[in-house]
Amino acid sequence: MPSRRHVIADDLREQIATGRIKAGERLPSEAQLASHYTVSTPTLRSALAALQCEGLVEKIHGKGNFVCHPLRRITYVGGGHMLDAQTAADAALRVSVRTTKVRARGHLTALLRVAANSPLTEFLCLSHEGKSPHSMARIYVPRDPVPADVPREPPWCEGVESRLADLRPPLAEVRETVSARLPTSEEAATLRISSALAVLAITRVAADTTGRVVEAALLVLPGNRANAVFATHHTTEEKGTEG
Amino acid sequence: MPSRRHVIADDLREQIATGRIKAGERLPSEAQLASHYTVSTPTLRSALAALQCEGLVEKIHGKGNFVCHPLRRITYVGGGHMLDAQTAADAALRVSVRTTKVRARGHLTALLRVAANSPLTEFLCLSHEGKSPHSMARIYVPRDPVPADVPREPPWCEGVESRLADLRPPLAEVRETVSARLPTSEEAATLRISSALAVLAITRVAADTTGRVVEAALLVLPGNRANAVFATHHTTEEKGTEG
DNA sequence: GAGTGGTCTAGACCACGAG
DNA sequence: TCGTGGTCTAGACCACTCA
Repeated sequence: MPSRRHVIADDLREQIATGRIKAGERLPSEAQLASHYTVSTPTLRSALAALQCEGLVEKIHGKGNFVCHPLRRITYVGGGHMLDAQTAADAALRVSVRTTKVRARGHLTALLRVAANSPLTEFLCLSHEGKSPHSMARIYVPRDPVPADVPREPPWCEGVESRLADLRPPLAEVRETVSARLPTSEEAATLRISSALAVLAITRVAADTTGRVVEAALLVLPGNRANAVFATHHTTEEKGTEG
Repeated sequence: MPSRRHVIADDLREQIATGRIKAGERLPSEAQLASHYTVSTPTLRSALAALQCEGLVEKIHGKGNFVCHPLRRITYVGGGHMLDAQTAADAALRVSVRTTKVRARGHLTALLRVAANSPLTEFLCLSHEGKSPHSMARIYVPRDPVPADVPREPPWCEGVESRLADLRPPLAEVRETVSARLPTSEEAATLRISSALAVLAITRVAADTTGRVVEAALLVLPGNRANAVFATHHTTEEKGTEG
């Protein structure tokens, strides 16, 4: 059962884990590694592919294979109200938002409970930590009956800064649907992750006290650096136990 | 940049989607497909690998590649109390449970807030729907101070049947941590999924009113057939909108 | 034993990045 | 231009399934 690529992947994994190859360093070229392990290049590449899926190695075309920096774990906190203290602390996050006016179609009509072609505002949020992107979100808000009671500047963009202040009236219902899947090629490109790295996809629908849907957020988080936490009672202690 | 494998994958995907190849049917052999598309076998196989990741095709060694049956979407409902009506309805689920006595170690001590080597009971749950497994769970319960007030037969095994009855006293806190990742080789084998198919991993920790942790459940659900839903207010209406 | 997928080879050619 | 990874080939051999 120990296929060659497995053996090679395990060996490289260990070299990375033990620090013999440090974060940010370049691996020897694929040709060198192939001859070192006395395998052909396709075999070696399939070993690297495994490390790539695990987020240990990043391939850069024309440059080489690089050991990824260890990732600070991101915690998404469900319930729509509070933010994990840990994440809030090192929120050296740059969040870029692109606002567009669109029309409801497909899933969105069902999610937002609006008629097809209803006017919506789309917020396309992309949050970076340092130079690497770490999450993306598409947030849709009904545009038609503009209610003045909902603050609307940096929107509920994945909750990073806007949730820090508790100046928002609590919503009647927040419903979050979570799934695991592989990223689309767009998402992989935007998040700069391997297309074989699983992502956590969260669809958050928030309704106000009248039952009207106030926002629908489609969040995509890289699986190797994001957790989502949902608790019936919010505890302030309890630090994340790493996996 | 349409690579050959992409073109082939798209073509096969469409043939499956349009029903030209029906669910359960066997695809032509890889050699036949390779010659049909005039590519080499490795190239063709990489195209099939993509379909495999998406859960469209299942490879069976020595038999062939088969189109998977469309999957009924499983919904895991968070909060630890109720069960989705949809899932409950077609819960033609056989749940097999293996019970073992183990000792707390590693993460478990932190999760359960017990000392290392504390005695635990491990429930290894595997739920099947028809012939294909659809989720697995490892559930740990402290064994030391046996409290008689907690029912313990078919345990909180992924919540399928035992949650239907509301005879259990509500827990003080249920905390669920969700992540997306690729399955371990064990999990892939147990769930009979491709090792490249993302899984939804849910760690559920339930504590009673005294703050004592009553159970820690490690659930693994195949990403292509499972969603998890968390809502602040449980709505009984609202059917799942398919992705 | 015939047919299938699983793995691997030893090259080839192309596309990208940097000097 | 040179070295890198990205893609692909045309086989080979092994392991598994089924008759």
